[in-house]
Amino acid sequence: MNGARVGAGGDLSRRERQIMDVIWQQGTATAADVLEALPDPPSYSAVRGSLRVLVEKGHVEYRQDGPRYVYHPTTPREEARASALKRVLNTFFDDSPEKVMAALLDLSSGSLSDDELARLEDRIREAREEGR
Amino acid sequence: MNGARVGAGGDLSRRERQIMDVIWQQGTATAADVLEALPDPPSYSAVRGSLRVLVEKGHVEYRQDGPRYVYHPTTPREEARASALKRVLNTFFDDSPEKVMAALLDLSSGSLSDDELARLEDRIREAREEGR
DNA sequence: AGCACGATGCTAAAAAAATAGCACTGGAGG
DNA sequence: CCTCCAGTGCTATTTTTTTAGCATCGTGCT
Repeated sequence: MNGARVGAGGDLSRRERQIMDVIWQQGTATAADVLEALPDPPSYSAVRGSLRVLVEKGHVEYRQDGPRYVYHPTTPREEARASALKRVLNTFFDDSPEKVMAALLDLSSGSLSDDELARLEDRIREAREEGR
Repeated sequence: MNGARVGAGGDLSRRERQIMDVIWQQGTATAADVLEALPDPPSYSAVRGSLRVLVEKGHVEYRQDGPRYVYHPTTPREEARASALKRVLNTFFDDSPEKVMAALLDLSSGSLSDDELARLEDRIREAREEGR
């Protein structure tokens, strides 16, 4: 079977997690990219070390682009998203999607355009109708 | 000053984070509780060790309840929620609340009652009106 | 009062993670 | 063709985490 069986970072060390975050955020990244994006940058070598471990653990892969490696996650974005969301949902929001929504609206009050809000309303209406 | 300066678990080791998750989820927990809830249970002592570190780092405090310590997070729930959410938002959803909502609805399609959906719609309507 | 039990404090050892350094490789430029 | 540069592979070392064990302490019970 596969050695990597995790949705969120259940078996990641601190650095590894930090690095995964960068890669998830950017979608794709070279060692240099990661280094630059790290909050608490160690040496280039150190980054590559962790990167190597991540490959071993099966969390990322790389394609060779010219002389350098471009890393990308092995699990599809959708899946990772769902997993991350579930985790937050469960850990911080009592598994209540409603509470998440509330926090979300609160969090970004003002930063959401009328348009976006309208779309959200639509989505919910759809969900209602589907479930009917 | 204070050695603990973090909103989400930016400086937590793997175990520490696991433990924090348990505490966040339960709101409050004794060493035994944590041990029981851990996915990959080490010894009781080990748990207490990490717990002690977490106290040192300022992430949790405890109250004495009879003979035992009951641990609880130092940062308020709201704050932690917001922080965790922001992080997911930024890392996995391109800072797009809408995408989160979509994933959320998708994730829990069927598990949301009509009632809940209705409440969500209300919330959004409110948000729209406020922003107007 | 004396004892057993459930907890904690602390220290030291084992294991895992993070980091640095150096050797090697392939391609670009002169 | 030779040299330089940017990047990688790998190993050894240092630092952090994780874990266990033992000494203690307070509480409740007999």
